[in-house]
Amino acid sequence: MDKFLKDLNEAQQQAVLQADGPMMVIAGAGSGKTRVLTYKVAWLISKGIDPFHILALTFTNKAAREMKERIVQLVGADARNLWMGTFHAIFARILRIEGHRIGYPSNFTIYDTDDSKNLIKTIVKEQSLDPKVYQPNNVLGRISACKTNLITAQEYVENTNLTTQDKLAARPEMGKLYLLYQQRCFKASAMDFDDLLTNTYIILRDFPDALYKYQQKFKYILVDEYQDTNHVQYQIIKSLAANNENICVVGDDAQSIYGFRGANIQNIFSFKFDYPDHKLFKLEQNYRSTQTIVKAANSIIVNNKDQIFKEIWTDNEIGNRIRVLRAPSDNAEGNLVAASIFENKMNFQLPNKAFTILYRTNSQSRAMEEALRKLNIPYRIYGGLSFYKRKEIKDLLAYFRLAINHNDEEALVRIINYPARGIGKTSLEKLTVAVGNGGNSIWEVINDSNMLHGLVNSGTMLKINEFATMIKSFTVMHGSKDAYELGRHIAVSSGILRDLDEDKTPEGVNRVDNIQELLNAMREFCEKQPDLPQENGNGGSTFRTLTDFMLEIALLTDADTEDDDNNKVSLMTVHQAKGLEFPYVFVVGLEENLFPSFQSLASRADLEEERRLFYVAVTRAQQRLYLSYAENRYRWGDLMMCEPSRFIEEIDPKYLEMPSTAKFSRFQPHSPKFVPDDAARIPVSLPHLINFKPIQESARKAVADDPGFASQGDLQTGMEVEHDRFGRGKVISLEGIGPNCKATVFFKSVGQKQLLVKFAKLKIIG
DNA sequence: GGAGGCCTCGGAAGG
DNA sequence: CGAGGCCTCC
Repeated sequence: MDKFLKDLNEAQQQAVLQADGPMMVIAGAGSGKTRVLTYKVAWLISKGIDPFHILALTFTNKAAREMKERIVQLVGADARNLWMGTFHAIFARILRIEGHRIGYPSNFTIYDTDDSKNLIKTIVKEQSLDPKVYQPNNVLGRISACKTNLITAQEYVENTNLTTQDKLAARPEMGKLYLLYQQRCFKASAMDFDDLLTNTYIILRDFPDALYKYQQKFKYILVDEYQDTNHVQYQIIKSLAANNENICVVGDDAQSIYGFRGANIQNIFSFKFDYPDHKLFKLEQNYRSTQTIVKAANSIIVNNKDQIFKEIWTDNEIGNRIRVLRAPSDNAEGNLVAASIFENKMNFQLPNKAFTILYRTNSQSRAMEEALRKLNIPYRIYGGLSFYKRKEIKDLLAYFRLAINHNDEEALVRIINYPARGIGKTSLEKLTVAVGNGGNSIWEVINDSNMLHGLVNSGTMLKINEFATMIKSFTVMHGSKDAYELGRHIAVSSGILRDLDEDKTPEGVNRVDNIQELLNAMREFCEKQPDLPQENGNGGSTFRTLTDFMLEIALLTDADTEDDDNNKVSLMTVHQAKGLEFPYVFVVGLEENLFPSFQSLASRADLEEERRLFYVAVTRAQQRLYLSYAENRYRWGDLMMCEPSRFIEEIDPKYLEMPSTAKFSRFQPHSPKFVPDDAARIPVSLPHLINFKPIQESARKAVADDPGFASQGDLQTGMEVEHDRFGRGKVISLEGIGPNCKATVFFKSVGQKQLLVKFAKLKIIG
């Protein structure tokens, strides 16, 4: 093992060799944080610590998988017994074993965010509340914030502070919704993502024998991306580590970018307070980037008030200046970036995968995609609609879920009438009402012929019985078929495959392919060795069951799927780029109100998080960094004038190479900047908002990509026009002004139509 | 019960 | 502009 230590610098070695006691590693961007973590675990194992006694918590599945592989390479296959995974995956595993203590069966379902939102929507409807006031996203956000801060539903409704807040916000029923949501999840034997954390915390808090058991088990605890942990996560770690205090947390306050989701940077200070004799290590040498990039990044982050002092430096070459690109429009920005990638590829014979394009919002990818396609540059977009979020996949998975857990209400509601089997909305409503009137769950109602009898007619009853019988037959087969066999059986006998097969459109064919892909994945899964019986919680089956499969995928995301051909330009949000590095990085859309985002401008804390996000973007680059912005950009269908981001200005200009032609009013020293301060928070009428408005119609025409279409000002009654789909027609009347202008047009082909002028793309012929 | 028109609204995203 | 929800019409 000692031979590995030569791979580490002095500071890294110290951090690795400090085996016992509490310690914190503050690791700058590109300073070898992952390396320290993997070597530290490898070191512990090689010193004779049983991998079963090591718990390593990461932020993503991918990080866990990669680190585990690396550790196995270093110290051998034994390391596979290590408990390394995300907080959610590890605690879900514990809850399968310990959940019974708080009334959960081991086959509980994990609700994803869609399930949670659907449930909230249902409850809001049942309570006859206004869905516009109680938007699922909002309500779930509030519930989630409570859970991560360990406020239970009961505590919520009893807390006058919170309830007063809600009343002032005209959402007085928030606490009730929280309460009902929790009850419904519990009745469905379901936990949402936050429950995986809070329930673990509750069990460790309320059952000393459980706490003792896991304290004995996890003699060494390591936490990655510590700056992104939230309160409940910290409390769990703290209680698990309370006995041995062998706890090592690794993070970088400068890269904390998930505050909006409850990540609590205070955890860094709590750690120092809770473990006064902790050892602190700082990794300050950057191995990733050129001097120019490192120094530029430093010049950005000093603008933040909240930070732990460190000085990131590098021995690497000085490198090129950071190039700033200016484009007249968002599409032109795409062309500029694509052309630059093309040029660098050709000049330096670089592979596509050397390049990445990073943006603030997903919608910015479109202009980039189009430009790359024009130049035949292969690319891959990360994010977007994940495989497991597709309708057909969710439908089939709902069958799986219901077969495993009959109380899973979200799954049941999803499929009771898909494919259509004559149990419509009305019947489902009757069932739900019956549950409300003292029933336990929809499943119980549909299996209680007495209850059913008074509820629906005999035809519907028959159909409901058939459905229940089918689901039960799937459950029975669970004991004799492996995941793949049962999965295929369900896909066929549920009727899903037949239903999808009827649709011969390309999208329909694609959906069938997706089902096939899921089944292929299940087959692959079954061909792997079953886990050790005592670990897999399936009662010791010698084959891998559907339950095993669902456990494996419940916490997977799209980020976990790999592309076969990986020589492509990567497109992703800055958030997704965390932890990654690329030789050439293009950060695009550097405009006020976009990056920094419009919503972040009201408070210093938010703006600082935005700046850390920019810092993350910049520090992804190894060799060359490009920053680009557009002077005009379509946002929500309207063309907006933009000004360059303040973040460009914050970089010490000696590291920058500006666009050749001047015309940079923003870069004049007198340009006043609004610096928000939480103490004097002014939520409305920020100076920057003034610049964020649709530009004049004349200017719009000058920069629009396709200026051939009529706008409101050009159209007059009686004109001959041409429409994409309807062909030629005559304008009969016009009403409304600006973006709301409607034209009534008589088309030869389809007769009279009302059209919104701004969307209709009418060409004036005469 | 499903298709199509109309209206609304829009952040970033791990598990 | 585009996705998703809702309503209407068959």
